[in-house]
Amino acid sequence: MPAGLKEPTPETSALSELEVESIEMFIGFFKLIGLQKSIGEIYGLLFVSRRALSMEEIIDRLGISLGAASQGLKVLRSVGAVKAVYVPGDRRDYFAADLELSKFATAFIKEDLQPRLDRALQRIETMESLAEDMPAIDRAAAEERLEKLKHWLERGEKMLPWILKFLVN
Amino acid sequence: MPAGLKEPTPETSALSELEVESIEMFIGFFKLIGLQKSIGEIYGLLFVSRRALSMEEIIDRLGISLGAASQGLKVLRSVGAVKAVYVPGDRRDYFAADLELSKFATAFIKEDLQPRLDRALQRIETMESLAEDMPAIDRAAAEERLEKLKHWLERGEKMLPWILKFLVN
DNA sequence: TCATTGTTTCATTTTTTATTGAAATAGATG
DNA sequence: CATCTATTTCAATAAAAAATGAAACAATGA
Repeated sequence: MPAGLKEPTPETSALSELEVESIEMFIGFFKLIGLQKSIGEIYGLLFVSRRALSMEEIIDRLGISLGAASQGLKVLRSVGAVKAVYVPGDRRDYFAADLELSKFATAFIKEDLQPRLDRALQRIETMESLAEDMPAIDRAAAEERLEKLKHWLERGEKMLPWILKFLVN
Repeated sequence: MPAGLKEPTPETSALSELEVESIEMFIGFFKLIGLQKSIGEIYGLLFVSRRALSMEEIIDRLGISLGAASQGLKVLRSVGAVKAVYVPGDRRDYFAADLELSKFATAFIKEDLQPRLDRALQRIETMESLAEDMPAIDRAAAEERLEKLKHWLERGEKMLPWILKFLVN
């Protein structure tokens, strides 16, 4: 390919207002579920982009590092928030936001919330048996509290599937 | 009061297994809603404590600093998770866990989640008007995405009151 | 009022978490 | 298969968040 016809690497161009709004919004949402700023930035940019972007473009436009882009995209793909798009005749990968936004929430609930509730219920079992060896007066107090907590956690567990269904539509 | 009869400061005593389980569990939950380790520790300790504890006791048992204890208790009181208990004839404050655990979730939803959704919906309005100035083809793409996002956020907003009601019982 | 004890505040330090970028790896292409 | 280019990995660095503790403040009571 003659040098003159080489696909020009899109020069670093300032982010549009629209992009900035989108990026800021997603940074916020992603922080909420424990994902870092750079991941929010990437998704925010892709969300308002009409076409899929290469990693290089993402790096240039956002001014983030290679490592952050690679790792961020990996996470986003793993939760199904971004998909790789094949572009014929190009060796690079291109990435597009998956618009099924419920995926984040779903991934978060299934991978973070649900296991945490399960683990907590296990701990309560442990605590209940530990409480058995306590002096009667302490035991009664502990058991009452554990019972309350357990009840509340079970309530939470019952609610999750419902929330999931509601989110997915 | 003669020196010999002075209320002995409870010596730093190791945490029981029960206390450790409780503390670990609450550290986890509190992290989830963005509260720091020391806050989880304090609540975890108070949760399984039969009687109210003074700040000094909390500091000694957990081995945390004065500042962390003071600030942690402040936060816990502000969300209603801990209440101050009056002990006659003692100048110190004593603190007890409030067992209405739904308070955390409620505070989190009302103070973090709800405002964030509101803010996001505002941003979408902004983005929608920014999109109006775009070339037709870009505009159509942007509008479709914004519409989806808006729909999903509105769905979330509708769900929150329901969740609140369910949690509170 | 003044000394004493308990509590809060906040600048500094420590710890934790996220980002960077060079080196290793993978995967095309001629 | 040798050489590109794209991507991943990960040790080092930077940034952000949390904890510390001394000093300021408040409240009690002698």
